[in-house]
Amino acid sequence: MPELPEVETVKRGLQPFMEGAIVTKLELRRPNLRFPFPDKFAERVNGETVTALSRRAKYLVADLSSGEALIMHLGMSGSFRIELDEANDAQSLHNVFHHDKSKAVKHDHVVFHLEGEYGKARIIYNDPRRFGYMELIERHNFEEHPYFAKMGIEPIGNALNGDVIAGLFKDKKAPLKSALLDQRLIAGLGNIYVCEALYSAGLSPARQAGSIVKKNGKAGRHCEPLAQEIRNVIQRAIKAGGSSLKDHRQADGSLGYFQHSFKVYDQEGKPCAKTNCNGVIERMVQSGRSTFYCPKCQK
DNA sequence: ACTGGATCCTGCCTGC
DNA sequence: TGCAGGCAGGATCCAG
Repeated sequence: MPELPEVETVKRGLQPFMEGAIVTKLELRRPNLRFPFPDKFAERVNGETVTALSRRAKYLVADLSSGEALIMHLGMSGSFRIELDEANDAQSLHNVFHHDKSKAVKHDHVVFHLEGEYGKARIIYNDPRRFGYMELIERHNFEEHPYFAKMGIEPIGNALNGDVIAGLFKDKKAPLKSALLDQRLIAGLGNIYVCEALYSAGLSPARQAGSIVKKNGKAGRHCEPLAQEIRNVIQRAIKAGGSSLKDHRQADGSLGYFQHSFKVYDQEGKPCAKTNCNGVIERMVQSGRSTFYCPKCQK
């Protein structure tokens, strides 16, 4: 579910409540999500201060004062919401907290009871499909953990450019769609933003990834535009607070609105939005997943 | 070495 | 109206 922009949005929403706060109690309402919770999970988290909350690809990373880091992945349907103690000053929270208090109950699996700048707060992890997972690892070498060791570069900032793409895609026979979804190459893209980026770049999702690289390994003419469209779509989605499909919300309960900007994702049958293109958006299946594209202007 | 498929799970939507 | 089948933002494992 959540791709990089959604996870980034969640991170920004949780940061004010988590960073600097003490976890007074970690409440687990079931023994596992996708995987069993770590050994002595609650004991290792209770009483610790969250010193920082960051994001790597689609993972949230909460640094704890113990030196461990709590790694959280939202899978397909994970989300967080914040509940504040009644005693808190409602006025000061008005801008960051405006959802219906303590309502949803089903599939609330983990509750972080916190005490911090905003007084007592609860951060609740909800995940109907339970594809999400949480893990505790040593902070200082967390980049070496299997989750992160082989992870590719972030698709934001200047790190991703045409030359980098050329290096990653050289000799790759897999379709562009699969290559862009491969977290070992670029980490954080998912089905939505891959479809959108390929559309904006005018490249067919079915085209061999290596075909946009010159024989000598240098960037072909499509490499830089593709890199640019990837950075662009991710950046715009973050600005919009991510995409709210189904019931996905930001941590403060508000909805992201990038879904209104989808040009191809879930737009089957609609006319291509590009001027001078009279194509119609189609859906096909690649590696068992839906790809949306314009067969006319994506080559 | 790569690639596609199956798999984990619940909910929602469509069509019969 | 009910129910079966398909589909959903991810990532890993396994067979070919």
